[in-house]
Amino acid sequence: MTGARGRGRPRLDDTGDNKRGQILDAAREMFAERGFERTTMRAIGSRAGVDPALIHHYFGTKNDLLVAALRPEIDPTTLFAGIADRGTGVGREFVERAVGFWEDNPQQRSRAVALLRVAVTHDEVADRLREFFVGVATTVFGDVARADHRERRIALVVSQMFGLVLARYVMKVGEIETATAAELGRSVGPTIDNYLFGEL
Amino acid sequence: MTGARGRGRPRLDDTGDNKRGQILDAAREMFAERGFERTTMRAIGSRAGVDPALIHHYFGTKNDLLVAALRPEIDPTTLFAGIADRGTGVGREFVERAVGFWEDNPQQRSRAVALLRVAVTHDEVADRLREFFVGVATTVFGDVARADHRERRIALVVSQMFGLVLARYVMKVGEIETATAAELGRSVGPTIDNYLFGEL
DNA sequence: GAATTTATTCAACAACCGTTGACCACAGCA
DNA sequence: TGCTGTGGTCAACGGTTGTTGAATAAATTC
Repeated sequence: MTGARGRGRPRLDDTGDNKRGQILDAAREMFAERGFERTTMRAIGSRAGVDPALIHHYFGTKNDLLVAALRPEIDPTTLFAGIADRGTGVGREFVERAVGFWEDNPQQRSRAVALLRVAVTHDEVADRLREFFVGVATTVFGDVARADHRERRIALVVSQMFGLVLARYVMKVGEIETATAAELGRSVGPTIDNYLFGEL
Repeated sequence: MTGARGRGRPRLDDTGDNKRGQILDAAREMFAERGFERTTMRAIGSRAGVDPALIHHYFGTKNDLLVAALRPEIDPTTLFAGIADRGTGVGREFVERAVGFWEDNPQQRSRAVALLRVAVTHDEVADRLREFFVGVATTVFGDVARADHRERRIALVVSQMFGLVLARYVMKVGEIETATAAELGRSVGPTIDNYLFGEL
């Protein structure tokens, strides 16, 4: 299944530390740091130690590079597996796992922050990010949440999670930025629970 | 106090529908719609029916125009006056007044959304916006909030408000976007109350 | 070895951007 | 009427950007 089928020089794969992967890493980092427009192809190439033309050779246009660099890699379902069993306290566990995951995986955090930073000026990315958040929240909480106004409950959860990411990684609100995953779970968890089970 | 003191033609004031005001309106709108980098001086001039050079004549550099267009106009203290008397239920009133204010004042909403959209890629603006939100929350809730971890409580309130604005006006999460100010006050208010008075 | 396909670089183009300076029109004051 | 300061436009400059095409080097199959 993995045999080289071409006749000439074999293509590089995305993983590993070949120049192709370095371009993706550099792009992801810079999109996360400065957003889309302020990130230039030349700057990405410079950070990756590569001529800007090579980026084109691999990924095409700058927009194509964006979607390639921001393509999700892991399935969030596994991250929140078995979380529904907890009944109340599900919010706390949810927030703690999410924040903890981003804390332990800088690359995934870069991806998420880049997605948010870019989404604010790119409607297309905004749609993708919104659907992703709503989708995750729905698969995780869809069955546990109270039956009435289920969509609105999900939306409220998403709004608080958006605010958490924005405050912690973009706006850098001190007390949110320095808090640990456990602390945020303890503080914000009840909000999630209330949106899922409380009165609206 | 308002006498024309110069000898030549008197300067235009910012208000009113002279070209100076139209430039400010156009800039505010476009910054709110597309963010800073994707908004060109030429586009602003075009929307305002004005040559781009005139923008320079009035406001200097593009950055100067930004701070001029995003300068706050009204004092948020008056908007939330007498809100602390309510004891519990203060969160509901707070959210409802804030959302309602943006709903009734498109110009102020443009200002706020522009501030958020620009802040995401401009550290300087991000600092200003964060301090503004934290400042407002502090003056409104500083005296009523529980004494322990007061700063963290304020930060949590700010995070939920950030999420609300982001979800409603930028990411356009359906159920948040279509909800009325009263509905949002009823749903999100208890979260604010909990952050202010509840256990962390 | 030849043939072929990919990796990688270099130099350059065309478009666009923010900004500038020259230039004229107009309104108020002496 | 002249003087002065502002309103407003025009054309252009210098820089940056995304993108391209040609050209060379390396790796693989026959």
